[in-house]
Amino acid sequence: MRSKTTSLRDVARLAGVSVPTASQALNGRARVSDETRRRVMEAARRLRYTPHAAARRLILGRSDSVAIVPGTNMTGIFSDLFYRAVLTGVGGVFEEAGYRMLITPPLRSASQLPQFVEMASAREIDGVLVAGVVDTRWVEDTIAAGTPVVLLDNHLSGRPVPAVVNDNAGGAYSATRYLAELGHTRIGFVGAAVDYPFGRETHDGYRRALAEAGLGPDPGLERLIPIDAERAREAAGVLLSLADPPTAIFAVTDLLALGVITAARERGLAIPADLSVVGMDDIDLASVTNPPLTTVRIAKEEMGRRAARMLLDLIRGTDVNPTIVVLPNELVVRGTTGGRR
Amino acid sequence: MRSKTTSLRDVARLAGVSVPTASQALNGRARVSDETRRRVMEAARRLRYTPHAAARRLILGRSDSVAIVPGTNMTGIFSDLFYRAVLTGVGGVFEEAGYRMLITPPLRSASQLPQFVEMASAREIDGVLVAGVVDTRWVEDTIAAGTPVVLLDNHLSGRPVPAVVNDNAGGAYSATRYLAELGHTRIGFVGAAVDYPFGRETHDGYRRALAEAGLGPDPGLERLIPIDAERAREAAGVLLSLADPPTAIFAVTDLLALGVITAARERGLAIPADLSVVGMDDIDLASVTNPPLTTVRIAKEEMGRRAARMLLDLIRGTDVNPTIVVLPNELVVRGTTGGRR
DNA sequence: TTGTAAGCGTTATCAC
DNA sequence: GTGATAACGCTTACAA
Repeated sequence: MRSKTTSLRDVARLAGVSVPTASQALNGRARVSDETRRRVMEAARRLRYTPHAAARRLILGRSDSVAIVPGTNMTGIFSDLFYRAVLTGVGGVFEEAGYRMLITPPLRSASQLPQFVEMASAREIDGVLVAGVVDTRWVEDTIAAGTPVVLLDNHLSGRPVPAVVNDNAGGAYSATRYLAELGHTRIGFVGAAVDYPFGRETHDGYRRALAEAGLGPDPGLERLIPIDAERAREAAGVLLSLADPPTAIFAVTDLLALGVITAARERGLAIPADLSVVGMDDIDLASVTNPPLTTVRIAKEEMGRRAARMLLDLIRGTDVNPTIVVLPNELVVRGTTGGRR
Repeated sequence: MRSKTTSLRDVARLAGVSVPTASQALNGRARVSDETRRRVMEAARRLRYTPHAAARRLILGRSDSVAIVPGTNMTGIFSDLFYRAVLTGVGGVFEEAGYRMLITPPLRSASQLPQFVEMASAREIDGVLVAGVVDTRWVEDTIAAGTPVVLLDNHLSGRPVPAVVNDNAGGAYSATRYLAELGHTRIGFVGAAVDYPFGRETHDGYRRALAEAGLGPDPGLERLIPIDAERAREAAGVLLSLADPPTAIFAVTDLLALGVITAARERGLAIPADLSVVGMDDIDLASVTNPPLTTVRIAKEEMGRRAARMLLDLIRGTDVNPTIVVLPNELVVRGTTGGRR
């Protein structure tokens, strides 16, 4: 039982003017008399008039909304500890700019045409912000359709698609280097598959720090797994069961670090006395754990803000040359790291 | 440089038919010949035609999208461990039904007119799903505008607005009762402000279990705080510093329980030997903590699914009498609880 | 079976 | 300053 909509026509009639005049009056153009504007405004208020969004879009050619797309590396945009912080930053910027965010369902298989491509060509959105891993083809399709795209926490090797990323290699480097400086010589690595940029970059950073510290890489100390605390627990279990186990482990994610700590505890190891652990991300819970987690703090909200602003610039045509912004991060030393026994 | 949109007109021209015929052909009505339909489909495919969403909405009168509104009790819909799971359920249902979800910015002050009310009267959305605390007035405004609303994890006392809620009282009851059965007589309570349904209900459940166990309520053992791990740490600190401290604590949220555990550890207390702790929610991390957390598992995804389906029914006019669904929960005994020393 | 006409609610253009 | 008139892209009603 939907009540009948009140349209601009009703407002115009009540105010005793024509429809176009009412439109002008409400949109603040200068070409109507103060008296008329007053009457129209009053009528609109009385009728609780709200312009029909679809009608405006149809004629204005823009939607004032953007799509936020969760990449293939997450099950849901709500179920990811990392992206929730990133999106807080994103949300702030778009909200302030008067843009609406449409969250699409997470991308699944690479074969299925994602909703955002459709939305782009249906002119439902003015821009797309992709958080995480995405198929190159989709991005190109969308750009070809005339809709600007900004990548978040991901970047494409081929085309110069604007992107904002964390300095993953740098973060992994400083974490590993810090462990080496503490005197550790057997430093384990719990990372992600190297066929994604994140996995590759963190692995690179880890190896580089090792090399600089004069420690040769030992593939036996490296475990590449999906980003999942449980899998990290298993992986750390393997490392700690080695004949000559590591005395320190760098996990590329706080969640993974938590899994590592669990595995250590299960074996009766004290942290950091028997094992030092460093994560990366700095999730909210990192400071509440026991002991609080030493980690590489990623500027998540800033990442989101930067990406959102880039997209806004692209939509408005302010900025035209795409750039990839690499955000620095910071090692936060807390309680899970200590000198080698 | 937005490339020119390809409209139905282009498709019709290429197929050599009129625009309405093309429309009919694409929408699968029976009134066009197979041959014509084939030609139109082919033309649409070749031109990569997508109907203009705003135009369809304008004439069809529906948007096939719903608004998801984060209530005033959260800072962001992405920054809440609980709602992310709920929304996973919500998302699944709407995705399958072909509906789009618009996530509005979180509600702030009660004075500001929220975006979803505006969207509802702008006919941008077919329904609203509010997750958490919301001002009664807004809900009534929206319903009055003809847009159905379903409440999630909240319900309004006055009007019969359809809602899906967890059995908060029941959960608090079984948690507390379990602790009493373990032999604890001094059971602390770390809860939320009682002026919200959640706070009130959990408090009620706690007190009821206490009463049934023959334990008088002791206001000195109850701390009412905002849902925040840090505040829970402080609150637990106070409880544990009592002359006669509790030997068990029920925290209304897993996050709070984590804070309680931290406070206990800071005082050198072993868990569960010196202090038993029960949370509520069963966040993903609950099974990874040290020791794994005993908690009341809330059927979060199911909550989301039920609420989404209710809204869908309301939108389609299938269901007309609003109901409040109370979902049962389940005590999951893990490692943070033990018999009284 | 198909084409013509009309209209959804809004804004832009251009006379008056 | 204001009001016709046209247009945005699409769909339904009706006539051919």
